[in-house]
Amino acid sequence: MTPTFAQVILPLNLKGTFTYKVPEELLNSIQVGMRVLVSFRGKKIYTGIVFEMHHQQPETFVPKEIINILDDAPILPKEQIEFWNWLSDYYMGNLGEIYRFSFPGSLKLESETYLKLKPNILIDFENLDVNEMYLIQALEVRQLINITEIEAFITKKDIVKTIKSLIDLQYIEIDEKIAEKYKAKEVAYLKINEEKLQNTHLPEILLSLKRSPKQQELFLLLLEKQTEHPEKPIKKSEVLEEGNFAHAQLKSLVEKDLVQEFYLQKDRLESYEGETEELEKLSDVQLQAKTEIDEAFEEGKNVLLHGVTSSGKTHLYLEKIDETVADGKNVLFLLPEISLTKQIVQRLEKNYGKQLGFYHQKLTDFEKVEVWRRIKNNDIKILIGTRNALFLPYENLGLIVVDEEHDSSYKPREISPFFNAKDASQVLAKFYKANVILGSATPSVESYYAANKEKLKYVYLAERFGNVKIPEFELINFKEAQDTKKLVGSFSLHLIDEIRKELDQKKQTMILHNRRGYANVVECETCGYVNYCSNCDVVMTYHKYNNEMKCHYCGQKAAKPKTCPQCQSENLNVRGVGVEQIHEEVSKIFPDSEVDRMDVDSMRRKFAYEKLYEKIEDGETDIIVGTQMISKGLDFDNIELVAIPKADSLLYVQDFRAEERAFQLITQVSGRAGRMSGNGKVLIQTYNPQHSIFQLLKDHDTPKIYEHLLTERKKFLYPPFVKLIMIELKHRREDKVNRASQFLGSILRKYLPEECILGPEKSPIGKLNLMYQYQLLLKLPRGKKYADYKNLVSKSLEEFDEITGYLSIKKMIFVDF
DNA sequence: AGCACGCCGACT
DNA sequence: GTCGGCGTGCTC
Repeated sequence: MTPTFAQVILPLNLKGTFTYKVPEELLNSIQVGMRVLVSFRGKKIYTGIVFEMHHQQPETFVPKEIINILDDAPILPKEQIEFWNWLSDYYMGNLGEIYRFSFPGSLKLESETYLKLKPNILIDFENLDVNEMYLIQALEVRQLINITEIEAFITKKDIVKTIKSLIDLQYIEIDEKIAEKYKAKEVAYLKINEEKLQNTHLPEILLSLKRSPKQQELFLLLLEKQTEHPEKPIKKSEVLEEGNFAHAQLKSLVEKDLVQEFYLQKDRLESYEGETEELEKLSDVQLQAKTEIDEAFEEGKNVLLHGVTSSGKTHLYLEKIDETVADGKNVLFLLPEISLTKQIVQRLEKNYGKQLGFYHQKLTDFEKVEVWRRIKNNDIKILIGTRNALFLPYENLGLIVVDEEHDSSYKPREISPFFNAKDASQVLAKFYKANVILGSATPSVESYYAANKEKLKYVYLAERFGNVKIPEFELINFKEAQDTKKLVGSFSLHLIDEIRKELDQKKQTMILHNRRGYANVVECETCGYVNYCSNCDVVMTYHKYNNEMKCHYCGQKAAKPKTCPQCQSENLNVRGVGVEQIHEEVSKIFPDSEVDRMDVDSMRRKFAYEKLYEKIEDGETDIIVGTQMISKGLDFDNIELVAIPKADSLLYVQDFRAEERAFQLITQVSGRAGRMSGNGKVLIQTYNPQHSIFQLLKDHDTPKIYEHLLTERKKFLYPPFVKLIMIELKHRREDKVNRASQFLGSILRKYLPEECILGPEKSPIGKLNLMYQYQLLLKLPRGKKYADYKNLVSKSLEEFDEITGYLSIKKMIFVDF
């Protein structure tokens, strides 16, 4: 019989897969998508994944055998295998990198794999060699031993052989119980049995409890809480503590079927315990939108749901989620960050309870494994998660919702492998034959264009729900204020007046300033010295509240210099206004008002966010000053004014997406104003009120904004009119990375036309964390030719890799960056 | 990735 | 004389 070989993915950032021979005894059970135990580099043991099987004998090396199979059934469904393959191909990354990123650690145990004795076995010690004897004896004492520990008494090169032979002899096995040891953290909640309440009169119930006054008291307390806040789950521990009730009293109530106990996962509730209003029926506009979505899905098209803030996108999501689940399929709901769980969680929780799952990178490893297991068992109908959740082993996915699809958290550059979750989810959906809704109040230019070209179905909700008016925009010419001296610091007198009006009416104001810290630069007036980070090519930002200098790129901190380190002058000056300074200015202008700041630095302390949230909700805060953080998830009814004192700073960023981002940020933050009253107002203070983005925002002419952005992109050849690939090279030595990038440039120019290649040049941040970085930007044509061009890029990169001297250079490739 | 091998400087 | 620095090479 011809031998069978498996192409195995290893959890290492290495190109391609590795060939292992499938031993005969595993032939019947092995399948693509299963985890297998293999040895690599002689002694190391890894959990690999079978990616492919074939009968082609390798010619250049002798493959090793697979030691064992770790799963009874494939852990990865074929859709995920296809998805990984696509990701690796499209984003030019290694499969191993995807594997490392997408699997929780304990599912890809390396030398941490645990072994144990098989129960009830008779060991024939006579026929064991020394190593096998040692291992058996150790296991008799310890029960569970991992591979690293075995190294203490068996030489590395014999470990694999020893384990393999003992497994073959059926004396030991690999322990897979680790995942099951974990129980998800759950919190108990209580509710009154509604059914009982409807069937039996309340006095009757109370009468039945008259001999147990404590139970009666508890019942009434629960009833009161439930009637007052029907949407707010009642925490068991809190209620018992509140009235000093005993567990036995509750137990009797549960036994009498008056009260029901239920469990919810912990993490999701700590973040959101507010109330939600009962969902009203879909409005006519929403119904129309829903019909359009249904039509698109029927045609097999994905949807871009463009809905202004508070237009009820969530409402539509919920409708489609309910339909999908009713249809027996599962739903993946993607969010840019897990903290933005909003109302949707509560509503889903009410309907689906334990069939709702959460997945994000902040879960512990065991919590992740638990979600994996539940998904695999089809115990989860709806999964809410961040981009990591795309990799869960769904069996029957019917709908993917990508909320806030424009959000840049969907493609963080710092985390490898690089991919855009918005685009990837559409590909994943294709493999599952599922539908996708991309939703946003400010869709990305790329998605808008795709909708224009009918690659996506465009569904527009132009009105706020319940006919609440969209906020009014006003532009304030700061140059004029400066010329006429009508200003205090960064605020024109007009802007101050407007804020004061809000204060007088007991309304709240939000002030957006998207720059962290107090001042951007500390500069010496005498010699011009500025404080650079020693690790990076960036000036350090001054943070006044803890009086230190911080590098926002590598996190390095330093004391604020008292004198100039270069010329010892005491004449140090700060330049560039940060949010701390805006906060200070506002506090001085309105000394009697409560002014709070919200940015990553002030929210670092535990529960800082929750505390401030409550404070704003309770109306204790008058003015909230913050960075872009305030544009997300803060839905308060009493905010009417949003002010952006230094709006120009949003535009002057060196990035072809700067205008798009500015438009999105301003629109998102403006959505916080006048949600209830419809009297929202947005004040944009700028030196340049004629700027088209500001003008178009003022006129609420969203289609024109996209038209404008698209015209610019077309003129300067940026996406969606070309495909971008950015290649970044990094090394500790600048001369080396400079030479390497020149060399890579010359190879690329051999294959690609000159107009496709920009650079190489030093990256905008020339040094980061002591690594010098150079970049090449490729602008490739869209469409059929793209694949050919990309092949040429791959070829160039391979040629570059042949130069052994450049192997130590770190290479990052960002496709569609 | 990560680990061994190998070739040059500061130490018991 | 050796310990250990990190540049280089390789893994089925």
